[in-house]
Amino acid sequence: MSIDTEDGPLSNEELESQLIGDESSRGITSGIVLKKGPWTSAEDAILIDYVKKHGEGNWNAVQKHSGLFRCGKSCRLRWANHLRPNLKKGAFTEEEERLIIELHAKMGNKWARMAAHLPGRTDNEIKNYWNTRIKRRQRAGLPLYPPEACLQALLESQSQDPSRVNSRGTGYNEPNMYNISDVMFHSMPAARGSLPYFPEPPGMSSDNVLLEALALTRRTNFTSSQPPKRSCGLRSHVCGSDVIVKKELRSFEPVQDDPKVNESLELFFPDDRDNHLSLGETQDSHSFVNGNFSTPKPACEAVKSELPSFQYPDTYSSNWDASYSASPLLDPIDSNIHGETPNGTVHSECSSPRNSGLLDALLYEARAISGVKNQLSKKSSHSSAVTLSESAGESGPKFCETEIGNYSEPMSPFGSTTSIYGGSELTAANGTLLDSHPFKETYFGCKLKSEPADNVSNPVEENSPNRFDFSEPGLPFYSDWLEQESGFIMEEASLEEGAGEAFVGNDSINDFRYMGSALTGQGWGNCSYVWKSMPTVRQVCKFP
DNA sequence: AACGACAGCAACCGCCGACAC
DNA sequence: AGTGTCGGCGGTTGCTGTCGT
Repeated sequence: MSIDTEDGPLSNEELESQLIGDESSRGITSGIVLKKGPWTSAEDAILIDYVKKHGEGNWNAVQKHSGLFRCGKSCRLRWANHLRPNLKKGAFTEEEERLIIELHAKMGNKWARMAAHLPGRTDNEIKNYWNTRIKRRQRAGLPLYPPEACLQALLESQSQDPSRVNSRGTGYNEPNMYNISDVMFHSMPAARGSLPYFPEPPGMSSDNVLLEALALTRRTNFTSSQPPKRSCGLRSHVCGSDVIVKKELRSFEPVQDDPKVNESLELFFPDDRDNHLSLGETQDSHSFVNGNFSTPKPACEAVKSELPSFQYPDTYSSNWDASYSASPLLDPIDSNIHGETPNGTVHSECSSPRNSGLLDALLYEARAISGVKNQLSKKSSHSSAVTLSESAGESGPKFCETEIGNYSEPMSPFGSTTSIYGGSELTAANGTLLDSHPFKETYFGCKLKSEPADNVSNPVEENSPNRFDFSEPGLPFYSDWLEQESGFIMEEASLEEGAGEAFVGNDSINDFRYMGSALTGQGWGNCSYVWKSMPTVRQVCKFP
């Protein structure tokens, strides 16, 4: 046998030595001595050659047929992480890092799923990166997630259909919403004196689920430090009124002694001003600083990269119990939300978010409120939204919900408030049409009407944030603007069959929003779609 | 130069689900 | 239905290089 390696051709002796290894690196399986430890270039060459000939899979056969003294698992790992083509080596780019953070905020430690969003990256790489990041940020006393990610996760949380039950029958499908607070609020001794980001109060309705959740906690203190620059329409339906959650996220500054604090808090809690505390007060045990949840007790032990939902050190339990009183209305939901782990062991320590960190509770409340309100009062739709789901039946897969944004703020990306009417209307699953135009595509009860491409009279400008780049077919479709403004991360999207046709998919959140440009009867216009409770992985929106 | 702390990375291990029998 | 095998995934460990003291 003669193998050419990166280091040149090997003699038989060298080859044998490289393949078998020394005694310390061998393991015995079924009488066969299997090598462990680092792979040599000779082994790599053999494995590459084998895969070229036989393809991937059937890894246990590699050892039998190739002469490699490695177990199948080892071969698979080596191939997947190092040898397969199109692997991207080197440091993560900023974009990749940002994506990882957001994906982790949404998915938790689902490295393989995250890797699917990062072409050329492996789950192992991402995992290593994340673990390193955890250590780094812990040491620096920084929250693991930037505020943006927290808010996004919260928004996704509040937009989920609470009636949907996951495969384990435990409630929400989203695997890891609550882990954000797991990592944010533990063991963060430093960085006091600044405040977590939060959307600006002005212009926000108290009906916002987020604020409701916050109001429920009543002990929380936060504000934002700057006036709003712009607002954009991520609209929340959960509470039945028109809510715009601003997504202009900025770093926050120390405002502990800021006289504006109380004013801001009043804006947050218009009906509850007697109950809020001023910043810096230490009544009760919690202060909310820089995204960290601190307690007067000693800092907790090191944070695991992903604590299962509601897994918290006992440190917090007494404090939380003492300061929190949950609405009885929410109790039935409670049992649904717990259940992240099949064996239930993680809940032994802390079985309720009431025992957890603050943001955890906020998310919990937000979701609970969202669920209750969605179920009880979905009828009160906000003024500018056309909610079609209501007319389409009560259960089962469905609905399209069309939002006609009223985005008139000067800084809005929807600055030109061209209506989407006439361009990309939707119909309900029951076939109710809004007009008589032919629909080009129908998927899952959603029908998107489109106009011939030559009707494009007002294409979105080249550098407009409303314009998506569809120029790289097959590559993950990801728009900074969309992500920032909608608060949702696309699970999967790619261009297929020509410009203007975007396949967008989502298998982990059941509320997908698209805001951007669509060809309308009057040309390109701005639009906002919301797909509610879509049970399938892939939805399609099609533009001419 | 020696040492320790740390980061980065590769690889292993155990568990679990899918599948075939 | 029960069992065994295989592949995938996530957690963990150990090695190596770098940097600061």
